[in-house]
Amino acid sequence: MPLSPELRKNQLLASLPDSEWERWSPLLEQVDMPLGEVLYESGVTLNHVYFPLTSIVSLLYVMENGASAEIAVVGYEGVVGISLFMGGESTPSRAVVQSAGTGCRLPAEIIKSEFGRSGAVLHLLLRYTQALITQMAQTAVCNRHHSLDQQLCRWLLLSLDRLQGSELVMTQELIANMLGVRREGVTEGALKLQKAGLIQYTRGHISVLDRKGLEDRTCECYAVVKREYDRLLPSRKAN
Amino acid sequence: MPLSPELRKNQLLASLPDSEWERWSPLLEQVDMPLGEVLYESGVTLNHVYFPLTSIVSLLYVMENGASAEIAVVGYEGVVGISLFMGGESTPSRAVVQSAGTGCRLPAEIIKSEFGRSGAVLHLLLRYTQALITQMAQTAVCNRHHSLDQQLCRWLLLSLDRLQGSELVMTQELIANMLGVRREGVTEGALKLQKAGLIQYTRGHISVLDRKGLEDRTCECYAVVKREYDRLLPSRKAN
DNA sequence: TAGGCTATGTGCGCTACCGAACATCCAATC
DNA sequence: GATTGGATGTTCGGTAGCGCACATAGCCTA
Repeated sequence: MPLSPELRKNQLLASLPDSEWERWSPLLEQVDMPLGEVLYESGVTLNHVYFPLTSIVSLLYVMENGASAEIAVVGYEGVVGISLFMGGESTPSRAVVQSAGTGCRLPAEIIKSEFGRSGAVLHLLLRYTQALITQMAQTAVCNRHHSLDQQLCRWLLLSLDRLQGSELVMTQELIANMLGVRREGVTEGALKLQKAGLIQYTRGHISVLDRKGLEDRTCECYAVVKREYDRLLPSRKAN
Repeated sequence: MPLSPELRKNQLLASLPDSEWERWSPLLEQVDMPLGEVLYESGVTLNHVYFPLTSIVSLLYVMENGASAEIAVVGYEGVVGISLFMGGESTPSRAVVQSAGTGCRLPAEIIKSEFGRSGAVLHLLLRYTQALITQMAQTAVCNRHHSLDQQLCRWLLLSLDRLQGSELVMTQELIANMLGVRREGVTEGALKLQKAGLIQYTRGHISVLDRKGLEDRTCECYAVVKREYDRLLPSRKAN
């Protein structure tokens, strides 16, 4: 089974006890996750949960007028589709691939039965869910109080944490959609960061040159979320 | 046991299977919840979960500079302290009584053991948690896109749904703290609503005269959250 | 190598909200 | 019934972000 080590790049999968892993691994299907793919749509019952490996997924809400706002972001540390094990089957939000890559998925019925079957799985998924809740809560706070510039830094850092390198493949237009702001606002923010030497970009590619600099410019929200993820999800738990 | 019928004003408690209810009821402690009481503080491990009966509790995040923003609101339909059964034991937010009243509470160890013991309890609490997640997500969206006036209407409606009558005991200053805006902004918004005949108020008391009118003025966020609560928490499930 | 499409840069007037300062006024207490 | 402290009303300049319009410029394709 050549897939296995690859799949365990996902931290939740990596934290599974061996017994669960052995049961799950033949059921996991590795999938490509191209930019823009919609994993689930508002109000629609999910067919799978997705464990990102190298991709990043945005959870966002699309308003009646078409405007949108990101609620949270999920990468290799997490799972997309919590409403399956939380019991609601669907949510009012949408999940879109924000950064292309790979992932793997498990059919809905499997995750639901596995969730109740093992205390370890249940606790792992619920602790992840609590971390996700913190991210959502902090997004609400940040949207209320912080400047676009600060939010842009936060967003770059959250994305960076979920990527291997320091380059994001991402247009400013897309970032604007995620943040729920104007594209021009992102352009201005990005220009400031580039002039300050923190990032460098060309059409659809952003390289982060000075991560520390971004951390200095962002608001406390980033650190709050990071700390909570670190606290709740000790990476690479004994397995 | 004279408490029992009273306590089941909380919808989660009301939805408990009889077997659980009989085990829980002697352990539930009815408590007064005065305005401003802090049920839990950021980062501190909780000792109890609280089931509001006639009170309303705000979950909010307080920033380093003292500014705050409400993340969600909990009334008789829910429970305060989800991090106990989610496994994190604490959260970065704070829970404050926003509208005085009564509630009852259960020690932390009890809820943790009960959570794993019965599938019914687990599913009930997790579905509630999913509804709460939707509320948080929509708060983030609303903070991003909607006007103070719309948010004020949403806030009044969310509070109204968790009260018996149509009068809120609440100063504009407090509302401003919850929404994370200036007090003056709330004053202006409230004035508009009063002039339109939708509400009427005096020093710390707000009467809602025209609920439908508020619904017409608010954004879609209120309805999204309401629909999701109705969907996930069929009130007074067979018990 | 010449288009043409898409991404980015820039300017403009506009509005909602902020921060601060201050006026008013109700209601509980003495 | 006078006092007073907290709640509400009002104004004003400042600013971040919006919507719109349009300019520039990099990359892909023909």
